[in-house]
Amino acid sequence: MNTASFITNIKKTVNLNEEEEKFIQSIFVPLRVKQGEFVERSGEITRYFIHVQSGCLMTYFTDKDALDHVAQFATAGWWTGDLHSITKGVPSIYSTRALADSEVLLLPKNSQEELLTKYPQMERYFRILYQNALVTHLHRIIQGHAEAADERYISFREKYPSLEQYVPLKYIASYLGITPEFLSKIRRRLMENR
Amino acid sequence: MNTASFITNIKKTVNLNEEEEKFIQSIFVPLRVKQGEFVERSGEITRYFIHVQSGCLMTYFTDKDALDHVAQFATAGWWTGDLHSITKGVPSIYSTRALADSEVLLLPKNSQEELLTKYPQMERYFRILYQNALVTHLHRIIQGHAEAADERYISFREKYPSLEQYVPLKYIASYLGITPEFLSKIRRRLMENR
DNA sequence: CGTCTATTTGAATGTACTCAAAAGCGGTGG
DNA sequence: CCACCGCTTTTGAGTACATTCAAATAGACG
Repeated sequence: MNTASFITNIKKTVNLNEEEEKFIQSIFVPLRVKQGEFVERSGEITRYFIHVQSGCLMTYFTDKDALDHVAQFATAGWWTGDLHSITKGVPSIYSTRALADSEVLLLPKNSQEELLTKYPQMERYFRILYQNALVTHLHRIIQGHAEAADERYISFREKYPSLEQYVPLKYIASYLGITPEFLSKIRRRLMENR
Repeated sequence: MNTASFITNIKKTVNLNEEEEKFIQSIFVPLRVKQGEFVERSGEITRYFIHVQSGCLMTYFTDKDALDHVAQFATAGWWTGDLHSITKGVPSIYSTRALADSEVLLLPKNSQEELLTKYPQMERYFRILYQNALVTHLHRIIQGHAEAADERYISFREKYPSLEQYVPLKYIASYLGITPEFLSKIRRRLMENR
């Protein structure tokens, strides 16, 4: 495992010279996680930005009744983790776990700060990354209000077809904000009507 | 109306020298809008980043049944508008309207690009702005799944007490993803039980 | 004061949830 | 290779949260 795919990813947004590439390669910590293992646990202060190289992770919130709510899935090329915890240094309310054997790159908080200070175009990279994520998140909020559960499920399948191979239905239900039982009933209706 | 309050805002995040301040002042377009007036209309390509100086705006999505869904409110110091439309150059799905007589600063897309290119610390400013917004948006998504409507309403009031003076209840209901009638019933229950 | 819109109220309805149980499915060991 | 175990998914009945529709009341503004 190496950082090549990540550097390819960055280069889609901003340019890097050789020195910058070398620096980036030097600060990422590669990690392999098996299915079910944690990358971050809620309650702890997040120390790493997480970049997925292969496999699939999910980040979720556990509420006062011990019910899990999936915040996001992350497959190859995606960033995940708890931005609030890492930037403000407060305990995280999210946990991140592997849904399949996965390879991830960890970017320690201090290294990211160094990266941003030394190479201003990395500010640009993260600015654009966050800008795009913001659009997606706001769309998800509005969709949650404007569409019924069956429409949200159909949209989800269209938008993230590659996730079906990794993600059990109960977590898709959680991501959509419904119960697994109800998702099952939605799926039956969709099967019967076509 | 001037850009002073906006520059104060930026300086909370990054440093600016005199030249930079002057440039910023030169590129913003001040605009006064009366209650009910549009700043952006859905269907049009957004050309400006919108910064609120005073008053209150709301940005909302109109669905296929002509129902409005409030995406966000913005009072003094906040940015709003449709990031997706302005960055990708596609027609906006959101409209932005004044909930009260307001003063706003418009940052034209081209000027923002120039600002970011000339002054890298402005990349940092927007990176941090978006980073914080991302945390808030994800929290809102999870809250929508983890909490019942009455809890979300209580949280909203605690988080944005200053909005009560501007925002009719029906828009708060929309922001929370419920009907005005149901919000009214929630409010009655809250009154009776304490 | 009258008009317009926002808010409240109530009854009927529907979408989605809870709980309990059965069925399916993948892995493991005999 | 089959039997069993644990976990996921499905099913069904009963329930609750939230919506729809219609109408009354309250508030804001000219």
